[in-house]
Amino acid sequence: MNERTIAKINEWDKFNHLFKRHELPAKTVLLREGDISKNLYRIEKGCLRTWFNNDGNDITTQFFFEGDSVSSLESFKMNQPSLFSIETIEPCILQSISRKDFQFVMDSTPSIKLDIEEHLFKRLVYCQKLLLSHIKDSPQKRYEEILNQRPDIIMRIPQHYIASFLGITKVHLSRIKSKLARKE
Amino acid sequence: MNERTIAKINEWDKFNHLFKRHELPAKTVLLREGDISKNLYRIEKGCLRTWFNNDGNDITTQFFFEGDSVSSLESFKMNQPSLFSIETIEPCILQSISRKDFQFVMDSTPSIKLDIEEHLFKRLVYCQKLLLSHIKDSPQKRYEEILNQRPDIIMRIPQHYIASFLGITKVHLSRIKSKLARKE
DNA sequence: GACGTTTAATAACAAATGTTATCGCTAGCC
DNA sequence: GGCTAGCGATAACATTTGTTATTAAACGTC
Repeated sequence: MNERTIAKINEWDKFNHLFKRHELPAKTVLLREGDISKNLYRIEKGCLRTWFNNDGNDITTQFFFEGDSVSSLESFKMNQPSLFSIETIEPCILQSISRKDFQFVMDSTPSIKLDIEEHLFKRLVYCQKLLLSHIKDSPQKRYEEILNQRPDIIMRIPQHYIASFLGITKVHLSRIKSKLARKE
Repeated sequence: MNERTIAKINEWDKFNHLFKRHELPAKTVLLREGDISKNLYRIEKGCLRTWFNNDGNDITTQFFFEGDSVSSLESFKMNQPSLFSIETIEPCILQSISRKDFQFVMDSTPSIKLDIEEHLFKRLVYCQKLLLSHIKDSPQKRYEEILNQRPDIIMRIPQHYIASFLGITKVHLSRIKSKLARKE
């Protein structure tokens, strides 16, 4: 799991010079599973996913859009090999900041450090909720949840990525969709 | 999800007077789903579980043993209704500290505050791993994982609690066990 | 416009998991 | 000793989900 909307933009404005701009085509890999994360990315335009290899077929764990930040936080923070890859889905415009510069920003701006901590805590709560929904809800219910909460994901992301994110096969997701369509 | 082993004991020694000792019978509820958490508990003896109500049947989300700490962190920290209940499984001896005193300890001892932050981060990583195992692994594999990593849980906790923790029915868990037994 | 690639829908069948019911064992209690 | 409640195993059947294969639509590229 990764980064979303890491802090209010305005506080970051004075550090804009620390970011580097990138224009990347679709399916570009920013970080490969097993490598150590050197950068954190802000998304100006486009969308990305994180995924890992599971016996040959990849499993998507999260999606990211304009305004989000993305990195392998565990790898970035602990200087350890990342458990997943980061890859663009659409052509993207990104801004990257290095681990070192990021540390500098954190150390020099307490309010940002606080934001990051709060952000981490929220991610923990979010992750717990996701886990609970996997324990108690059917895949169909989880799909409907996304459909309600984040229709943008459904509209924009290829279906087989969504299926693996839900923890089911693309065939089954297709069945769920047609079942829901018939109900109306 | 909750608290485990919140910090090295020795650093806490000078705050022992802030803790209150409790002896409780099995099946005692410490915090009821929907209430706001006022205390954090250290476990001296016994084991507990956290669970929430899902259409009448309860779902167990975590287990806690000697040396662990337990609370509804979200509720404790944010002063919001807890999403789950905390309940003893065996007769227990616990030590409780109030929200206010806990805050005092955090504020007066930076090393403890750092520990807590690191602890939170580890919980996030743990929660992510659990979530991934729910997406990619079969219930049987998750059961074998516990059997290897935490045999104490299997030995000590009633099976139907473990089943709901794994996200399956107790019937299915029984099947998995007999299948594994036949393999040997 | 022809071609390959990606994406999605569907069918037929296999495997995994849930539901309900029954039985036996054990521990605590009278 | 007998009773009851809780726990666990098992069977029979229903439902959900995965697997594999086929087809077709959409899209980009040349």
